[in-house]
Amino acid sequence: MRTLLAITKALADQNRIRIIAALHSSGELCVCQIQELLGLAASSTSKHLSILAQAGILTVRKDGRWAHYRIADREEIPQEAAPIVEWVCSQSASEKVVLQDRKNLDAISAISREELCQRQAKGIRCCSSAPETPVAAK
Amino acid sequence: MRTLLAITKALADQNRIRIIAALHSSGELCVCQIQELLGLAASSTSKHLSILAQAGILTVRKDGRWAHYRIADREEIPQEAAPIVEWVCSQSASEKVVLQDRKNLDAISAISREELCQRQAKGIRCCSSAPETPVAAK
DNA sequence: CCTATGTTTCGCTAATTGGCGAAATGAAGG
DNA sequence: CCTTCATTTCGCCAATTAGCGAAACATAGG
Repeated sequence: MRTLLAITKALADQNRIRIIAALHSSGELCVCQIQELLGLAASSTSKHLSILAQAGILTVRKDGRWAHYRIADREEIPQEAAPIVEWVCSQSASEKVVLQDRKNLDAISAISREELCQRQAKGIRCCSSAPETPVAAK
Repeated sequence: MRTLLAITKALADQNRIRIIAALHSSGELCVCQIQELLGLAASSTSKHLSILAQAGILTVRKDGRWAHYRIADREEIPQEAAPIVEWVCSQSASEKVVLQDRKNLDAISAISREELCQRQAKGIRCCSSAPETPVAAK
């Protein structure tokens, strides 16, 4: 019952549904991208992600300083939870917030993963959040 | 989003999952039977049932003083929630609490609906709860 | 009308949860 | 080592929620 409740509780929050919907359309996102999307503090974002991961709905791929989250593969998800996750994705797809999120994601993830790697190599910040100082201003 | 969240929040509670599982195997139960099953106060039981009904997962059939709850039919359930309800039923079916509940239900609903009507006609209490005084003791 | 009884609503309290900022952690890179 | 920065953990407060008993409602039957 613990596992089952962990799943249903994980889905009982608007921000966590937004996270799932975003990952469903984007495939993979790093914490700071999700943070920017939701407009929450880093700690709150991390908490939501850990609740979803704890429930087995998400998995992490750690890559240097970055943590990339994505929806877990069918086989990784416990207690045959895949159907419920897909259900949430399809039901949330038409929600106003989620549609707006998708637009915002286009801007947020305009910086592709490859570019991110280059920026990382150059020592530039991950997200456009944080200080408003672009490269030149340094 | 309000509807979607109402559904996921309704499912994010152990007692409400027990209610759904019980109704899934019994078909229909009155409030006091559910109250006896969960061991909660009448007011708490009623609250849980109203949360589930509000989310569109349950429907009520009022019959005299009694209120009989059951899982809503496919067409009545909003936002194509039927799959998620069935998922909860199948996932909870193997849970220890739910298995025990089913045994307890046998005892609780040993008094069949027909018998209940007769008892009602005779002015006997609905449930074995309340005063411990059987018919003869009156 | 009065009583009895099943259910619901209303306050209230305790527990849980979501949010934040500060501090801790971990990984690069000088 | 020391700094930087993405992430996580911790401690705290505010909002939500589950639980109860008391009171209110509703219905059936003297």
